[in-house]
Order: sequence, then structure tokens, then C-alpha cells
Amino acid sequence: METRELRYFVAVAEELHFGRAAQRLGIAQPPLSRAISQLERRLGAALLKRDSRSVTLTEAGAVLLHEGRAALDAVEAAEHRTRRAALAVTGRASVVLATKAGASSELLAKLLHAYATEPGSVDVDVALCGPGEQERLLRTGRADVAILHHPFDDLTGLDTEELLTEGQVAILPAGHPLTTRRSLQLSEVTELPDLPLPRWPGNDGTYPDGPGPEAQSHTQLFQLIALGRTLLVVPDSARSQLNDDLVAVPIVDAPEVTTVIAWPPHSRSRAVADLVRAALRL
Amino acid sequence: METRELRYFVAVAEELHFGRAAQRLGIAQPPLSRAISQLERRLGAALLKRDSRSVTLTEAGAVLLHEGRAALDAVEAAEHRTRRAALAVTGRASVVLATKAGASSELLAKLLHAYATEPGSVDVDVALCGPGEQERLLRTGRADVAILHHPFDDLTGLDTEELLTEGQVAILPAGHPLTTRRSLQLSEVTELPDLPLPRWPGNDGTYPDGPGPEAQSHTQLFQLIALGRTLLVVPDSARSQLNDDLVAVPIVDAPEVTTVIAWPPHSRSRAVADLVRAALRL
DNA sequence: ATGGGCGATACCCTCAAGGTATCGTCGCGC
DNA sequence: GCGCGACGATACCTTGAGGGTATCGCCCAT
Repeated sequence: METRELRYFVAVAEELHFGRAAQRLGIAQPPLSRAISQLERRLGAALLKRDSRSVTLTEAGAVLLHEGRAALDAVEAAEHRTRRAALAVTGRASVVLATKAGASSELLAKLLHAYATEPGSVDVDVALCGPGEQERLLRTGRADVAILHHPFDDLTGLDTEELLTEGQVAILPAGHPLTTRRSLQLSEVTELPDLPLPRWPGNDGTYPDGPGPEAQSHTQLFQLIALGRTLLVVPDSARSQLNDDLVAVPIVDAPEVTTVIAWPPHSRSRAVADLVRAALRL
Repeated sequence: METRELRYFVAVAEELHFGRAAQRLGIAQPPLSRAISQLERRLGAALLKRDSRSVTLTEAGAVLLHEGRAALDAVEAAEHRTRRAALAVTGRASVVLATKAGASSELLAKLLHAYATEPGSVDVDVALCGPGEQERLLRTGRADVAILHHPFDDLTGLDTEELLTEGQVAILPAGHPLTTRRSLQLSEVTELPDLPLPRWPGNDGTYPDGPGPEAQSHTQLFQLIALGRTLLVVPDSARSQLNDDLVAVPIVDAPEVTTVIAWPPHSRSRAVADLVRAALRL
């Protein structure tokens, strides 16, 4: 199977529409139709059900969509890592560390400092990512290490070491009635009519429906809380970034959040190993 | 990058010889040379150093060899799993479980029984593998689950659950002086001049050099031990397969062996999940 | 009934991938 | 020191896979 075929199939499987998929791929629709049916013939499996008015995935098609995405990621990763390995020879080596913007900043600062003072350390490029984006960077080889948060991020297929486990707190506007409490239940904050949870853009850039305000950045979000428009449930360490307008109250029954350092399997990079070791020593 | 290019590069990188690689790929040498230099141009990186008498990998080339193998495995896995998903619809579904021939047979029997009695269980095809082979089957999608043994098998990039941790014993011919001992040190058995460790064929089918006898199967191996030609260091549970000719003596300082059940990341198979759950209940 | 949306088919064209012949270079043996 | 042989690169040709345009067939909505 060629990666071109996989890319074609993934495009159709995602769009569920040959015309749009072809447009996205920058080719005409007929060659795309042919490529897909050829792929189906070679695999000996129906991947799509063409229902004259709509296209749907078959069981096998759903499998190929998942596995194919992973395979395309792996190919892309091979390409990126090779390019970066070549760069490292003709000049300064560097590692790319992906981290969620605004999360674990204290831990990150300590890590960077600890690593930088090690002998043989290289430059660390920090990539500040939106939610879920870091995982993608790791899997496609655009990043070498990442700071992830279990159970929010999907760790399957990545090698990880746990760094820190902590509870979660609710971030509330100063003066809100709940700020007088010493602790809260999760159920008390998720369904507050006066403070609906904010909505984040999905991977396609659109917002889910709901009552909460649309958020783009952490600073904007904190401002929205201060204005009494929403609230937030975050790991304990985020307290350090609060100002006087905001109050944190522990939520006793929220799932624990584990901050992990993650890297792609089979990583042969000395720098990645050093970074992980530095992180474990913190 | 197309998988064809990757296959070409991996072939050359493994053979370190354009002619042989071309032969292996079933094409002529000139198009291969061209394909590789084209790949190098597109990546903007030298992958091979052509030293007029020999071909060697550059730093970037070594990275691409590793990552490229993983990517090719992922593509192959996508193909296999799709085919099997299609088969599962048109007839009986099944899972392929890979296990090392002759290892953990008791645990395996219990697992298969426990799973078979579960509601909704499907047929389990057991693939008996040579050393290291199971991992490959998993990564290339020809198997869905595997029983692996840490630290012998490489678990990076696989999801695992631990099933059993045990010490190791030396398997000696009955009557050997060491069989009178209640326990042994690892150093006492690895360098015995009268009982050299056996040699297993590598992935290429050839045997490494050394004094020990060449082994092909476990039964053959046990016979070789009984004949006083070699000895073996294996996990404790292998004792159950011994007959009167053989004696097991614990080795106190051998690394502990953990038997794990492993499956590829992102597995969406119900049967795999059920198998893992059954294994954990043992 | 009919027009429009959508995937499949028919047919053509182009270029990239593969083949053959040959060159350039470098060890090595006589 | 010379020529031979091994090996990768280059030159040039051929073919077919992949892409484009035009059009069909089918179904649903109006």
C-alpha cells in the first residue's frame, strides 16, 4: 500500500464525500474514485458503502481509517526526524519539547533549568500547544518530547514517566458564593446555571454548542472568570498563576491529574533521554 | 514520502550495497540509485556516504532506517488489520494471539479457557513464535495480542498489562555437580566450560559464533541438556515441563522476568479488550 | 417530470518509474 | 604500473500508472 492511497482514503473517509475529498487533495474526483475502488479491490474488502445519496464507512473502512492515520503519522514522523537529524549535524542540535500553553509552567521552568545545567545539553525549543495538539506533534515527529496530562491526553503508544500527581481545583471569580467553601464536589460546579463551563474550539476550529462562553486562550479565559462569566476546573498547580480577582477551591472528588513526560517509542535521542532523566530527578 | 521510497531506502540501508538491494527489491540497480538520490534531494539530507568501495549510513540515514522501519510496519499493520476486519464480517471473527513457543504454557492454557467461557468470545488463533518474532507480528498487524516477557522482549510502543513476575532457574542435566546446590549465582552458570550456553538462530536465520550447540526448538534443547551438552536459564514456571532427566536450580541474582500481555496501541478490538481483562482476572 | 447532486465510466495524455547500455572511479592482483 | 573487475552514477529509451475532461446513470427533491 502506498502512502498516497492511504492519504486518499483518509481524506474520503473523513469527508464522506468524494467531491470534497478530491478538492481537499487537489485532484479531480474521477481519479480519486478510481484510486479508492482499486484499493478496495487490492485489499479484497469493501471500505465504503456508496448509498447513492451518502457515503458511509464499513467496519473494515473504520479500521483502515484509524490504522491508516497512525501509519501516515509514522511516515511523517520518519520524514521530520530525518530532516532534524540532518540539521543537527550541520550546526546546532536541538530538541523540541511540546507542552500545553499555560500548564505546568513552574515544573517546566525547573525542568529546563535542570537540563540546561547538565553537561552535553542542547537547545530546547519549547512548542506551546493548544489542547490535544502536543500529542499530534509527538506522533508526527515535529516534537521530540512532551509534557502531557493523564487522563486528559491519550498516552497509548507513547513511552512515559510520571512526574507529578495532583488534585484539581475550581477557579472561581472572587466574591462568588462558593468561594467561601473550603472544598467542593465536582457535581456542585459542573452544572452551575450562572457559571457555565467554557467551550474550546475542537480540532476543526469550530466550537461545540452550549451555554458557556467561547475561549481561545488561557489569559482570555481567566479574564472571563474574573468577569463572572464562567469557571474552570484545573490541576492544583495552576493556582500559582492566579491574581486577586480569582479564587481556587479544591474539588475533592475530581479525578487526579498526573503530569507525565512522554516521548515516542524507539527514541534514540541522547537529548531526550537526558531530558527525561532530568525530569525524574526533580 | 511514498512507502516505495521507504522500502527502497531500507533495503539499501540494510544491505549497504546498491546491487544486492536492487536484486532483493526485484528491480535494476540504476533506478534504485536514482530513487535514493531523489529521496536525499527531497529530504535535503545526505542519507548514505558512498565511499567508492563501500556504502555507509550517515547520522540522518540511521534515523531514517529506524523510523522508516517503524513506518513500514505501521502501513503493513493497517493493511493486515483491514483485511482481517473485512473477514470478520463475512464469517467467523477471530483474534490472533502470539506467544513464544514453549513459554508460559500453563498461563496460556488458563487464559484461553477463561476467555473461551466468557460471553461473546471469539475464536483465538494461537501463533507459536520463535524468539522476538511475536513482537514483529504485533507491530505488523498479523497478531492482535501477544504474551511477552520483560526484559527479553522490547515493549516500547506497545500497551501492556503485567500478569506474573517470577525468578529464573537454571535447567541442568540430572547428575550434574551443580544440581546438588539449593541455589546458584548467575556467574556460576554463564561461563561453565563443560556446559556452554546454546546458540539461537538470529532473525536472518544464521547462528552467532560460539562454543554452544545450535538449537532450533525447545524439545531439542531439553534433549541437549539431558545429554549434558548445554544448560538453560529460564523463568521459574518452565519447571512444569521438566522430566526426570532435568533438574531446575534457582538463580538468586538473575533478573526477574515479568510475563505481560501486550497489544498494539489504539486497538479498538472488543476481543482484545476481553482477552486482556480475562488475563488480569487470572 | 425534471433538474441537480454525486459517484462511476470512458477516453486521452503526460510523466515518473523502470529497463539497458555505458561511463568514471577506485582497489587489487599480476 | 597497468589492466581488470566491482560498483555506483549517468544517459537515454519505453511503458503504464495516475491524472484530467467529458459524460453517464442513479436517485432525491421540488
